[in-house]
Amino acid sequence: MSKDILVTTAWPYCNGDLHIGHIAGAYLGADIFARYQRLRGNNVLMVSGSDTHGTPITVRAEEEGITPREVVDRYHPRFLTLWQKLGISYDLFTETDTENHWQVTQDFFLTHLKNGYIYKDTMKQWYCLDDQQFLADRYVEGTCPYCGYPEARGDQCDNCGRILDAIELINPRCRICGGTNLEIRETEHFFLDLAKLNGPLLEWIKEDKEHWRPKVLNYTRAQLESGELRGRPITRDIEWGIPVPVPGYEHKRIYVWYDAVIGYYSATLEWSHLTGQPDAWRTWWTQPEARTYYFIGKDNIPFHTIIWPGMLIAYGGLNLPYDVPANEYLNVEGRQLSKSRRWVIEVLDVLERYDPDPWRYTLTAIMPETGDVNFTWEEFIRRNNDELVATWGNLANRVLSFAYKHFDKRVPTPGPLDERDVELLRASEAAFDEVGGHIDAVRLRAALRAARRLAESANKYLNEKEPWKQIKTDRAAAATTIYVALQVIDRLKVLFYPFLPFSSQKLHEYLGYEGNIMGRQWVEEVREKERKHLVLRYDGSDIPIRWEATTLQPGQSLRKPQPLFRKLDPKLAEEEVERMIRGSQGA
RNA sequence: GGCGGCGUAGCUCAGCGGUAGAGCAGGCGGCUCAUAAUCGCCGGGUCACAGGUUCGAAUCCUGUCGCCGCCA
Repeated sequence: MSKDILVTTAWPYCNGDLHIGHIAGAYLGADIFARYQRLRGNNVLMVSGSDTHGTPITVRAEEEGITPREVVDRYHPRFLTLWQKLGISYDLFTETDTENHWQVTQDFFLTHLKNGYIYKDTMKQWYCLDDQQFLADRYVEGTCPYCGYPEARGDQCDNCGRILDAIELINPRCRICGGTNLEIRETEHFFLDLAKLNGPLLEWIKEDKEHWRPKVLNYTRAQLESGELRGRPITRDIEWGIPVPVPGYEHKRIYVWYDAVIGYYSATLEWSHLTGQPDAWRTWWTQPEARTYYFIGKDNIPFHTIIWPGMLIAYGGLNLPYDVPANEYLNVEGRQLSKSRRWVIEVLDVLERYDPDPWRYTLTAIMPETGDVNFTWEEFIRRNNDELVATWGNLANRVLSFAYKHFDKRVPTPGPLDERDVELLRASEAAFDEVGGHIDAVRLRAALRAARRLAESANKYLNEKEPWKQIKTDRAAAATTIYVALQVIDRLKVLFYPFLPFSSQKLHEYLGYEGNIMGRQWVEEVREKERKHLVLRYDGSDIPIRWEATTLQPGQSLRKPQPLFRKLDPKLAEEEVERMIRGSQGA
């Protein structure tokens, strides 16, 4: 029976390029999950988009003397390129600065207001007398009240790392004009009444959460049970963002955290319109059996297990998250990734020098599912050479080459199977349940390990059967062995497909099949009434494989095989580390 | 200060109540179809430390030490 599954990922801030920590934290896992579920025949929709609002964007814009929209126009297309190069198969990757998203967000706001979940209150904020405006946290700098660092930002001190309330700053300065002519004034804002949602959220968290990761569940439960939730401001005194749809508040904007999570829903609506099925979104949002998965990093847990579910309850009628498989952090060479300290491995950059599948492989093998992990270049090279190339790529290559050379470039016809043949074939059938079960439970490291074990079994099988000896004495026996081995690598092609779609596509072709198993990705321009924006779309409806043991036809013509993966020179590890150290100096 | 996590073979980690595991590194051997790839064997650990629960604990509980996050 086909299930309806909505797969979403965190919405990346559109103010810079993504690094491998982002990929390992959220985006890659979501793609593996989505590709697998599609092969299972489930009704999958995977959506996300660029987060275009908030001070990270405006700060970036000011640093470069351009508009926020120009920042978005630079980085959003780069995200679209990255998804295509890495094979992240969003059915729709859009952005938040669209008429659709604005309208849906304003609808949420007004519905929350009508339902009594939004209230007005005043808060204290710095006001710049020279600029005659309120200053959002990121627009005030001053001395940190805790460590005395003179360059602390209003939201956080970069020196001691503390989260600050801007009004605590000593000797505050305006970041817009540089002046110190500031005073604290009261400003009126709208607040989401999370206290009112505490009870309903507690009820929700108690039922059917056994599949949640312990860390996510414990954290959420602790917050809901002990920490009394407090109202959270939804609006800010800035100019970039979605206007507040209430007369008299035209100069305020909706706070980015509120509109960004609504993107999960608005993107589904946009997809429905683009595909000409205006009601299709209901499949995932209103049918109780539908499941929604949110792939995010651990810093985002409360937004997805408390705030967004609360917003959905307050809105009414929409499905709450089924699972929030949050990942932890990926460090590199023992140091935390940091854009400001220039300690990053940017994905678009490394994809200039390396193929996508080795990254997908390594980042899955060390995916931070239960704790922080450490990526090293040395391990990347080792996993590529010892696991991808030696175990899997070489298995495919040795079998294909043998068949191509000795059996007239065709799949040989097998004779009677012996126990050993049957044993391996059975293991390859069982692997679909084993690997699939792990992916269903979002245990992707375990899933990849299980697939690799089958490849190891196939290598053992060949060494025991020794078809290179059989071919000299008993051609029929060699034919059976090679048929069995081809059958198994054809199945491994499917088993590895969610993780390594690019190389599975190649193998699919070497085995003599036709057709595209990766699906098709394309960028298109969406025109609304007054604005237009770029989106990435995906069509996997023609994919000719399913999540089940394949049966290879004897006599099928093979194509000339090529190695699936390249070996990497171990010296590269040192070079890459040096490149990073050089890049970080002067930061 | 509060909350949480981690501490298992030289290295990276899995196991989370029933006689210590994998990969890599090291040593030896088999094979030669394959990207000198593969396959087999060997050495190597008082599972941080101290108590407790249990017929039985790396696995549960308490405390100590050492790292690391998040929040105050």
